[in-house]
Amino acid sequence: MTQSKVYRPYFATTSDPRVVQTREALRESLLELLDKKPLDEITIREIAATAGIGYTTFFRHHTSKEELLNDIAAEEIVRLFELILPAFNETDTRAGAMALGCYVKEHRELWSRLLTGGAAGKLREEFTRLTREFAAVHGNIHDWLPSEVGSIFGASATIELLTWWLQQEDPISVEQFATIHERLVVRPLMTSENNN
Amino acid sequence: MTQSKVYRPYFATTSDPRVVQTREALRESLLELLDKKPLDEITIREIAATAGIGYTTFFRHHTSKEELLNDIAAEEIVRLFELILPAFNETDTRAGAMALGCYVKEHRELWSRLLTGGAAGKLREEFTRLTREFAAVHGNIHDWLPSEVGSIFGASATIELLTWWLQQEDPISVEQFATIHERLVVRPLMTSENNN
DNA sequence: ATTACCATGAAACACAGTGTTTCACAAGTT
DNA sequence: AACTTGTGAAACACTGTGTTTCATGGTAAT
Repeated sequence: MTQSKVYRPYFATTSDPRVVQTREALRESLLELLDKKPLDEITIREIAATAGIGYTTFFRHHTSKEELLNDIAAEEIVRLFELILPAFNETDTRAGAMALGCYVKEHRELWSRLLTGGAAGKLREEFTRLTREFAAVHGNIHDWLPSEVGSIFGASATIELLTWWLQQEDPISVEQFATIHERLVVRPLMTSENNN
Repeated sequence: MTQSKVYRPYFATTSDPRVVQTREALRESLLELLDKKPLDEITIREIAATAGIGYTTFFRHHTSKEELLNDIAAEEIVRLFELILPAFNETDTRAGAMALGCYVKEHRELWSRLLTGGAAGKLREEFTRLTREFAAVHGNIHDWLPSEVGSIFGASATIELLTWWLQQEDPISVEQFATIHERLVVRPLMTSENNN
């Protein structure tokens, strides 16, 4: 028998202009709304209306607004890591902190919305995952620190520092942020000057 | 005129045995349910039913399940701080970390449910608030670190380390936890060996 | 250009969870 | 005993989610 029309089809044909346009409209709509209020005060009907697409169409692409936001967050974290990861090394701990600060400052609006809008949890999760991969390549630096804990600590502390930074009305400079991040996160994790 | 019966009365008479029994039942009911599933999968009807009280009665005491959980979390944080704060000082950075580890280990069940059940946000918030008060008493230690950031970092990193610790099947010892917490959180914040 | 395909929009619906009103009753207070 | 007040239950309105069905119009291939 022919498969009956399913409610939520799988879009193998992502090349269809209608699909890409719908998906793009939904993403931008959500980010626009996140500028005004947190995720749990935003309804799917609202996202769809702002995007100019039908309510039911939303579910043809995403199962929930959380999933949509998480997708955006996960992609953005990957983009961040691709750019800044090479800057992290044991000898120059400041380089990594500066690379991070510069990237986030350049994408300030997006990151503000993600961090304060409800995606902080997903950002932390994905950040931890990628940090874990990074840690797996490098050797374990401290014998007193399970590498899993190091990843969680590094990711969480970084996300938290970024959240604070982006929420400031009159934020400190990238250099000052890098100093804080380097001394509180990078250096304790990546150097062995802490082994007594 | 006599004030008409309001829907959600203010219980000035907290001494009424019925009130204290209801409130206590609701708290224990929520904590019991948190052992099985996260907060957002728990309904108010479920909390009330488990507590053995009527659904509408819930709203006479709390506006939402989040508020109920936050109340529990806030009180527990205050209790924690009263006990461990005296142990924190610049000369013996390990003492504070040990006091924290011991307290949480003793209250392991409660803290597991709070941290993984959905109160982590409120715990972080209250932890930050009390850390800020603590930091206000002590002078600012690092000139490169705004004390507000120090509070946020200390609170978040601590909550995150505790969450990891309590989730382990075969957790590390209190001593090992204290070592990690001391070197990643307490020492960077409270000693000035980091000023180059 | 005709055809087959398929994403979309709209209407109608089922459903769960929240929050409120009202009232009878029972437990607590004086 | 009389008064006060917290509780339980029923009935309800409301919001947001998720689904089904069908007509329409854009898309792609021969």
